Amino acid sequence: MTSDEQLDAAFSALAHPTRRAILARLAKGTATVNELAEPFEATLPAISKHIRVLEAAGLVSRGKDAQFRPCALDTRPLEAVASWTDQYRFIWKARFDAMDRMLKGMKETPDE
Amino acid sequence: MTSDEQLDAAFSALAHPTRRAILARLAKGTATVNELAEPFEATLPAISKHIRVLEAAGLVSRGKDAQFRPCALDTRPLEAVASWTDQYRFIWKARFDAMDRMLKGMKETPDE
DNA sequence: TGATTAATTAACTAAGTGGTATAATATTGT
DNA sequence: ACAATATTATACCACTTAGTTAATTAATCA
Repeated sequence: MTSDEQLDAAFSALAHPTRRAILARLAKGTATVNELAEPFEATLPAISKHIRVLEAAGLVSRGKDAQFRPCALDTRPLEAVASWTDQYRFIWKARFDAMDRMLKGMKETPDE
Repeated sequence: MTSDEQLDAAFSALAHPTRRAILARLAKGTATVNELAEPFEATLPAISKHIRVLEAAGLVSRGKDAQFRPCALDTRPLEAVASWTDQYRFIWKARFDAMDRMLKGMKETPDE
């Protein structure tokens, strides 16, 4: 899978609130499919599909414990997302700095 | 639009390589639709649709200059994405630190 | 006015997504 | 072996997405 495809998969996996909520839950520790499904109204197969999407994006890894398939968070795709967005940080930082200078300038030379 | 919906829109807009490439181009300055379309094989209407998706996610703002609709990058949704991923930074940082300690430990007490 | 350029709209297609209900699989416990 | 639990697979549906070609709108230029 190319790095572009990894980002495609990560971004589109993250584009659903249920999936982001699942990741938030997994940030506190591993959980089974049933545990992950519990807070949601959706049916179990629906949650199972969401987990599969997260797994395909590499955001979730799974184990095997009797009839349970415990899920764990894997943050590596999130690191990839973070470093992708970092490319643009200098732009919004520049904009912030300009705003900052403007506000300070207004303090130093108020219109009077 | 809730903050969840903003993230939905941003993440799914970013989940397409053509759209990410358009943003990369806009990071260097504003451009018209034709200029944005030029590097791609896709037809103009296809690019026009991509731009509309980016605009709906707030990633692109547009002006009007004669028959041109110049596009500009708006980084605010990227900041939202960055701060969302930041929630998880402590996790991958912890993992990195553990790995780091392990490597240093191996240096200090090599099996001999 | 008429031709040209920039961009969008319309209409359509193929494929993907998110959801359901139901059935199947696998493992444990009695 | 049998019942119960955890999870996935199948089959289906409504909706969205990404793309196309052809037509349309809007503005400039000759």
